[in-house]
Amino acid sequence: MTKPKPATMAQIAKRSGVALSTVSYVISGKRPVSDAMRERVLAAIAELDYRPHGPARALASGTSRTIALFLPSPHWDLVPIQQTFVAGATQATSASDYALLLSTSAADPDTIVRLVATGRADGVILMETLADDRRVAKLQSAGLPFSLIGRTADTTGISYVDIDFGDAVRTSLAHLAQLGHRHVALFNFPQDQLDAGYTSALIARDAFEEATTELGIRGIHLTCPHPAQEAFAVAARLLASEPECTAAITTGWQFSGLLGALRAANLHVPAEFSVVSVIAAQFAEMLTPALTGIEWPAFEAGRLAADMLIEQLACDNVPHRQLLIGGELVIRESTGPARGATPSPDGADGHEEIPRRARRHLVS
Amino acid sequence: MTKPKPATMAQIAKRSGVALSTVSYVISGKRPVSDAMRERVLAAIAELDYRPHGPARALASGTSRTIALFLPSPHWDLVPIQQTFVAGATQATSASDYALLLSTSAADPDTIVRLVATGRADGVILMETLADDRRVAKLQSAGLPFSLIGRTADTTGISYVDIDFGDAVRTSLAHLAQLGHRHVALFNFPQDQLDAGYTSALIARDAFEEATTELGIRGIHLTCPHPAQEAFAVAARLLASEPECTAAITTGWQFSGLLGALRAANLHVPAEFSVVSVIAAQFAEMLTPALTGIEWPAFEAGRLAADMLIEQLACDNVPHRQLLIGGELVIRESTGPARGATPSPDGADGHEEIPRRARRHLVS
DNA sequence: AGCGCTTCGCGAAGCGCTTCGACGAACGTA
DNA sequence: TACGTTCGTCGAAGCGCTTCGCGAAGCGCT
Repeated sequence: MTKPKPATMAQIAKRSGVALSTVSYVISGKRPVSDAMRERVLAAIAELDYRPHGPARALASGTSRTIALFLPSPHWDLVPIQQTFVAGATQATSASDYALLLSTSAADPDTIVRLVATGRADGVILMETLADDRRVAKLQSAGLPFSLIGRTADTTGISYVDIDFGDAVRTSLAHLAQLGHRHVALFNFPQDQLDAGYTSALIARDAFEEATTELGIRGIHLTCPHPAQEAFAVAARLLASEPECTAAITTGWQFSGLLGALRAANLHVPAEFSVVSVIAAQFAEMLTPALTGIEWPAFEAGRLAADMLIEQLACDNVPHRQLLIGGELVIRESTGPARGATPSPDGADGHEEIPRRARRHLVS
Repeated sequence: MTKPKPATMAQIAKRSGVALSTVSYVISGKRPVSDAMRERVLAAIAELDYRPHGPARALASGTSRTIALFLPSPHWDLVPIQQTFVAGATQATSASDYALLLSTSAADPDTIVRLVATGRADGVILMETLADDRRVAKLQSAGLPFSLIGRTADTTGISYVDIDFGDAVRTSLAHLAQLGHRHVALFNFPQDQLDAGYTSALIARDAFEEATTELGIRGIHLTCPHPAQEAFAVAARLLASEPECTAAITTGWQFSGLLGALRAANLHVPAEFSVVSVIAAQFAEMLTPALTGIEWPAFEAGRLAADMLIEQLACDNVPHRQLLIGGELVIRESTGPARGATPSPDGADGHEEIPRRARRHLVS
C-alpha cells in the first residue's frame, strides 16, 4: 500500500456540486452557508476523508497556526522543570489546534525573527529569559507576537508567565527562620548566569537579601554551579568558613553537592543542618533524606504561556497579561529545628505534607 | 516599530532585473546560472534581507522540510531520558535545516498520519514504541516515511534507533554475578506496560530470564510501577519473601522506592544489598549511595533517529537502517560483593569509573 | 407591482514559490 | 557558412487555499 494522494478542496466542490469558495466557507464558517449546502459539503468531506492542506492555507491566509518554542539549548538537560514547561505548551497548542515548532539556537535573535518572517510560525515562546534580553528586544522592535516563560527586568508591554522565584525564596527562608535558623546560605545560580543577567538568579539574590534583612537573619549569598562536584567544593568551603551556618537554600540542584559535603563533614540532615531546594521537582522524594522544597505547577505554566500567545494571535488588541505562578513549600525530611534553637510552637515536624495547590497572582 | 513586510521573490527579481524563475534557480541550485546573474541576485537578496516564504515553498514543492515528533504524552514527566532524545532530535533537524514539529496524542494513529497528509510534515519520528504498534502499522500502510526511537517486534523494513536494553540487563546481571550475587531481582516496568507490549519491557524480561539461566542465577522477575510509594511496597514484599535475594536491577526509577524499602528493612547498600539501575541518568550521582547504573548516549540516539529520517526523505531508496546503541555500566556506590560471597579477583572496588563511550552496533 | 433590503452562492484573483517547456545565443563541427 | 548542441534564461502554469465583489434570489414593505 502506498501513499494515497490526499483529496483537495476542488474535489470536494465537484463531488458536492458546489463552488470551491462555498466549501471554503463551510469549513471556515466565515460566511453563512445554507444547511442544505453545508450538509452536502460535509458529506463529501467525510467520504473523501478530506483534510485542508496546511501550507496552502498558510500561504493564502498569511497565517500558519504554528507557534515556535525556543529551548534554552545549552542547559537543556540541566533543568527538568523546563521539560515540563514544554510539555504544557505542547498540550495547550494542540488543544487550540495550533502546531508547536521546536527550536534551539535560542541565543540568536535573528534566527527567531526569521522563523516568523518566513511564515513558518505566527508567534514565539521564549524560555529562560535574561533581565535584559536581546531576543525580547528584537521581537518587540519587529512587532512580532510572543510570550515568555520567565521575564525581563522591564516587563512593560510584554506577556509572560513566570514562577514566583522571589516568593519562593522568601517562603523557604521563613520556613527556616521559624525553625530557629539564624545563619542561612543561598546557593544561587552560578556566577556566569548572574553575570549574564538570568532573571531568576537576580530575583533570588534580591529576595534573599531583602528577606534576610527583614527577618534579622545572617544571609550568606553564594553563586554555585549545579554539578555535584563543583557544588561540593563550594559547600565544603562554606561549612569550613561559616561554622554557625545551619541551613541552606538551593536554587537548582546544587543540593546534590551540598548534601555530599554535609555527609563528608559528618553533619546530619536535618538534625545539624537543614536544606531547602527552590526547584526540587522529581528528585525530592528520591533523596535521603527526602528534600524539603518548592513544588511548581510547571505544566500549567507552559500551558498558560502558550494560551496567552494564542489569545494574542487571535485578536490584535488583547492587553498583555503577566502571570506569576506561586509554588508550594512541601516539607519533607531535610529541614528541622536549628541545633540549639527552640522552634516556634507550630513548627513543622519534618513529615507534614502541605497539599500542593497552584496559586496564581494576576499581576496585570 | 512594526512588522516590516518581508520581501518576496518577485521583488528580488525586479530589483536584480532577472526573471522570477532565475531567482528560484539561484536559490535552489537546481539549474545552472551564470556567475554574473547569480551575483546580481545574491546582492539583491542581501540588500532586501530576503527569506523564502516557507508555506509557499511547501505548497509549490509539495514538501515542508518539517519533521513531526510525537511525544509519549502520558509518561512525559516520568522518563528524563526521553527529554534528551528530543533534544538530540531537535539539534539534528535544525542542523539539516529541517523544522521539528512537536506533538502529543501519540496514541492515535490517525492524528499522526493527518499531520503528514495535511502537508505540515514530511516524516515522523515515534518514541516509546510497542512490540506491535498500531501507529507503526498505520504509517507503514500509508507509505509514510518515519523512524523510531525504540523498536517493534517485527522490524523488517523499518528504520529505528534504540538503546540496547537487553545488553544492558545482561551487563548489569554479569556485574552482579561477578560480585557473587546468586539471587537477583529485576524490577521491570509496570505490568500494564508489559501487557501493552512496551518493547523495552519485553526485552528486559527476556534478557533477564536468559541471562539468569545462563549464569546459573536465581532470577526474580517483578513488574513494578515507578513512583516511590508503589515501588516501596513491591520491594518490601520482595525483601520479606525472598530473604536470600541480595541484589536488584531496576529498569526505571523504581530504585527510589527500593532504596527506601532497603533502608526501612535496615539493609545496608551495598554491604547487604546491591542495586543497579538500567536507566539512571541524572539521578545516579545525587543519591546516597550513588547509584551504579547504565549511562546512555541518549542525545546521540535522538540525533541519529532524526538523521535517519532526513536521509530517507532526501533520497527514496535508501536502505532502512537499524541501530542499537549500547550503554556503559558506570559502577558507583550501590553495588558491592554479595554478603558472604567472595567476588571474583578482578571485582570492582565500588568506586572505579568506567569511561563512558558510545558503542554502536550496526545491525542492518 | 415595484422598491430596497438581506441572504447566500459563485467566479476569479491572488498568496509566494517551484518547475517545465521553450527559446535565443554561443559554441562546436563539417 | 550552415548545422546541431549545449548552456543559460525566460514566461507561464500551477500547488491548494482564502477572500473579495458581484449578482440572483427571496423577503417585507409601501
